[in-house]
Amino acid sequence: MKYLKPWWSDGGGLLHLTILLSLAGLRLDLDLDLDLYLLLPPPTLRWDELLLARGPTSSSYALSPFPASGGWGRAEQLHPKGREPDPAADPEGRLLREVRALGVPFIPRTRVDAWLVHSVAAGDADGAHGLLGAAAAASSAEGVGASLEDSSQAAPGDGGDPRAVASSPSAAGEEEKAPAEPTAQVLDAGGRANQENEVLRERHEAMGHSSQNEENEQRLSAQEKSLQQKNEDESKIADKPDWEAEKTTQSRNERSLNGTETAFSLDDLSQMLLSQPENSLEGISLGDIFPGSINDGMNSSTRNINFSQAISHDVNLHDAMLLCPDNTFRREPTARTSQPEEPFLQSNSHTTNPEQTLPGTHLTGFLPLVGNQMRNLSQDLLHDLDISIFGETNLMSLATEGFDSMEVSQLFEELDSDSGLSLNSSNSTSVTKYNSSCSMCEGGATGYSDLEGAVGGYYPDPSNLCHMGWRNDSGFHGDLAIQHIHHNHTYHVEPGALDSTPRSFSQHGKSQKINKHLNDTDRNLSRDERRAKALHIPFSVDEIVRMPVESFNNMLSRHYLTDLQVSLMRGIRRRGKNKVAAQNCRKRKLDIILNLEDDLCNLQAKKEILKRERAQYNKAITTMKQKLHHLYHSIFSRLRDDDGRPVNPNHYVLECSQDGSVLIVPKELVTSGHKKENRKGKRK
DNA sequence: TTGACTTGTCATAAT
DNA sequence: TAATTATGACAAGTC
Repeated sequence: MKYLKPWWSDGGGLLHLTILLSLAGLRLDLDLDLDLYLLLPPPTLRWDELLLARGPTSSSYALSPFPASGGWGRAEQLHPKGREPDPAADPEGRLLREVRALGVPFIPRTRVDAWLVHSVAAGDADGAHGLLGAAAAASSAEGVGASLEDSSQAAPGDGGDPRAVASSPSAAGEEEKAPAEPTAQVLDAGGRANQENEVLRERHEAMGHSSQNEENEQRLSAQEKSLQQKNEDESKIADKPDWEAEKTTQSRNERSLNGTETAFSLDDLSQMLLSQPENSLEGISLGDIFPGSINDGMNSSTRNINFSQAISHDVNLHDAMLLCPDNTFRREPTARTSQPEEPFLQSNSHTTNPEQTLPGTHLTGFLPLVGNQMRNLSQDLLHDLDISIFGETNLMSLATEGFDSMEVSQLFEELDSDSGLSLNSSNSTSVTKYNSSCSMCEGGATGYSDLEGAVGGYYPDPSNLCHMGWRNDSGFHGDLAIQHIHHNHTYHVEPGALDSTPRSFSQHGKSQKINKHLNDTDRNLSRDERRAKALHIPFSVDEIVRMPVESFNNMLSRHYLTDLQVSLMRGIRRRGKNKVAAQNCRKRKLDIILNLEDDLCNLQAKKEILKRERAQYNKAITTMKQKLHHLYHSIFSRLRDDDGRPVNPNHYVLECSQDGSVLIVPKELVTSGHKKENRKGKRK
């Protein structure tokens, strides 16, 4: 038994862990707040599913395994602690107690988000070695697995074998025909097994921590060291810019893929899962179990496991998901099983596909539930994404990625206005789609609102639940679907907080609501920053814009990014650079204008100076002319001809010769002489 | 309410 | 050919 770290903290650990456990013939049950197993309708409830019922919880509510009436609702299954249904009045509740008494330990729910991993029968001829057998063998036939197997072998073929009920197709078919029968079978099984288990349990307790546990502790210690070393590497990388740290990260990943780091085999996992005493389950994380690449563990696990049987024996959760009363969440089984699974996000060719990691293995049953079903769900979501695409960011994508509904609306409105489209039309359309996409959480018992009831109104922190392992390529597919689920929790907030829902948003003033719900930080963010935040792009806008194009392309190719994210990042880069270019352009234009204005001022100043100089020159010329005029009159007033008469200045002019002598020349001669000089000049 | 200004964005041409 | 830059034009927000 193992208490594992929540899958979302390991980005994609869900699929890997599911695959791994399926390969091992183990049954992985999610003790998430979604309590997916609660979706199981009573007719499909089987022995192993009864084990899924939660044991004593640390929360204020406990779960009873059976609905009070009718369907497999959730609200009815919650009851205050200490007020559990009377076993006598509820034989099925007594059944649960009997099953618990089989010795399958229930993990105390000391963490809200934890994995409850327990063993069930593999359901085939090798079943004794498939799950319980392998687990028991791996754990030296100690503990619960052994006890269960012993109990199952103690009554072979008498209908009391839990594995026969759990995994036998014929038995399952009978269940569907007569839902009450398996209950009796389980009761029989539990009754017989209970006695033997009491003995085994006492023996187990007497042994205390066996040598097996010591080995596990040593193993965990070694793995902790490995993890510590890895964390140190990561902390070193975190101090560098991303595009500088990429090389380091890549080399480390390559090391990991090459198997130089600790690989965890399935045998180890089985031993750890089944040998850990209940009280030591806490504090063991997924990282403890998978210190290296999860794929390593998967590869190593292929040694001993009958894949096809181990994987496909259990379809309960799958059915549970599909048997939702609200068919908006349901896919046709034929389409589910017969149609080839389309690669989720086909554009991302480097996607880690769980099916591809298992060559030759057709995965059906439980694995498809988590893997395929999530992909189906994701495809549905992506279908909506395609429909309601607006600009480069999509409302649905935001909804699926843990973005607050108010922020989604805000982004939508912004993007809508950016695109130049009619705000009313596109807004109503997209919001309608957004709401319709949430119809599955409101329409029926499988809706997320009901799920919330099942988890006692606990609303996970989206920042935690929706943490996406962007740097972990394998973590996105499952995240998308689950995040969508988690995200929709925000639609069922307390009445006082309903203002944050799109409904109220549409009913009240937009800007007021926007400003009300966007905190100061968000308001200070640019639009692209909010877009990047909404799509959980693990790079800052500044990084995206300023990053060298080579690093940028490397980043796009090496990180698992959706088309939407890549498109947004390219848009951010384009707009960011264009924004800078526009700023530079405007600055340059302003500089040019300012320079021209300066030039104009300078030229105007020069013009004024020239004007003043011209005026001064004109003034000087005028003065000289006046002086010359006075000189003429003075000279001619003193001149006399041969007869002693004054010389008429209108008929004569004064002409200075080159030697400085002054001659009195008749004007006619001066005029004719000038004409002759002009003619000579023209001839030349 | 209006106009000027700023800023972001897009389209397109140039580099 | 892709990426970047430059720039005109437009729209939205602000004062």
